Amino acid sequence: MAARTHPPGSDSSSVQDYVKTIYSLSEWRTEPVTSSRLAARLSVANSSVSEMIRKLAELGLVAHKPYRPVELTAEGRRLALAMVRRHRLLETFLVQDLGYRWDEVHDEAEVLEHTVSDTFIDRLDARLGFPSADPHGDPIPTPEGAITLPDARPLDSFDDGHAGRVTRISDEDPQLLRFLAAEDIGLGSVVTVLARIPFGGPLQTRIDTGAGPRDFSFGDELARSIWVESVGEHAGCSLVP
Amino acid sequence: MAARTHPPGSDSSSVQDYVKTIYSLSEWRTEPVTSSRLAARLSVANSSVSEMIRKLAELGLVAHKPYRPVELTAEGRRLALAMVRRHRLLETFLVQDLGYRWDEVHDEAEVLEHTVSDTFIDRLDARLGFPSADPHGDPIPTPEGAITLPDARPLDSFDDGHAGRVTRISDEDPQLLRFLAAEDIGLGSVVTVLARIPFGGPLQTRIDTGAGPRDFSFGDELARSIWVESVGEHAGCSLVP
DNA sequence: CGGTAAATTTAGGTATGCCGAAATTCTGGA
DNA sequence: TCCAGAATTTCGGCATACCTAAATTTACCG
Repeated sequence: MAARTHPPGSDSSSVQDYVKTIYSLSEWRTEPVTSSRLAARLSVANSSVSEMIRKLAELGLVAHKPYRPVELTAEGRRLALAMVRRHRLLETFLVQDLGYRWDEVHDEAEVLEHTVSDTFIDRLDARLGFPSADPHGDPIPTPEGAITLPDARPLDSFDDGHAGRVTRISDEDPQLLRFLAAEDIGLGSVVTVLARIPFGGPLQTRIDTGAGPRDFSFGDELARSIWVESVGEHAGCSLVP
Repeated sequence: MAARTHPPGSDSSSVQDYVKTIYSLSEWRTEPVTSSRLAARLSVANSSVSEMIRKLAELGLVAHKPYRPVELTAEGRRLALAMVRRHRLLETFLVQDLGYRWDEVHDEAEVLEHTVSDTFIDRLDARLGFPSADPHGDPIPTPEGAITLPDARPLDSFDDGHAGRVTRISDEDPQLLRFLAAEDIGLGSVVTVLARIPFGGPLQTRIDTGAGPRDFSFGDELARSIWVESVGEHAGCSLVP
């Protein structure tokens, strides 16, 4: 059987970063991936993104018509998932074996994912016991590039009264992760949406981390970063009729 | 106290590679480090080395007069030893924790040494129990850049009859490492130089790996790659009066 | 001491990936 | 329908690090 490899040119760090970022921007939400969203996420100029997209299209990693959003091809998706696998296995290793805190791992993994070998990743996977999710709850793709997203939604999408278990927290913002860790909020915490007061304002929630419930008020960014698996409706405090 | 950092510009992979290579070329032998030796070791053109040496001189990492060999400054030596420390700790980790064989680790470490953080290296060091040598017997510099070279000499420098314990094997040639591993020759093996027959020809040796002595005949490259700590003269088979 | 071969440096050019500024295309409201 | 503002692409440039080929310098030998 043929070894599963990636097309020539896809060994460039930049190519890998762009492809992985395109995937990441559409992993949890389905908004189209535009040049400017990519530029913002990668901290580069729009013109740099334009150039790179042309290159990615030539490599067969993305489909793109000028002035339109970009989409990964099957080939691009395979490469992206390979990078995501690397990133998440590395994060898991840093936490489990090297004692990193979960807010420290993102940047280190971001660099290492481009430089470790396939062998390294495979041995890491085995040593970690073939984990299915990283420390932030993000699922780890299989070596073949299969991934199953948990049935979770961001906290800000829940109506008043809904309750759920935290299954994922975005690893993008270390400060947010530090705050949550300090408050002992993590994967498995049970959160109930109390209300949004005033309408459109901060989200009032009650969170049980195992040591009794406490109340928190979350801004938009925070509420979008915490992903919750529904465990049913909590009666009695809905403000919506 | 001020954090020990390196000069601006020394975060380039290439700069790090050149500086580390200059150090390596003079770590065990004292021959001058010329452009062409550097070019050969780095697999780049002589002209590339010339350009980079000018840059290194500007950065204060090397002292250099045109058409003369190059030498590290104190600053350059500090950077080189930091890279050597990274390389050797990574090799030790790959063998001890990820089950790499000693002939597999060099290339992987070569890439990773440029991308892991200081934090990563410090935590690795602690996890490995602050090892003093890597799997090939190369000493690991301290975080402060101190290193003590063992009192060893390459096998090809011994006279007939000398005996010693193997304390270091160059990690540059994976093929050589595989051969030695297959023959069960490693650090700690006891080797006795029998003779050089014909004069200047292959080196005849007797090696005891613990399971009884066997005889081997080594070519020049091999004999230069195995480093031995003298344990006294073995009488009776010297061909030199 | 001169001349040549070897080592080294300089000169000119390539590829990647980034930038700001200018041109182009799209989009929504009047 | 038209047009202004936003988004995107194109254009000309910069930095790094590499190359080959052409100078230059060194070192050695007759």
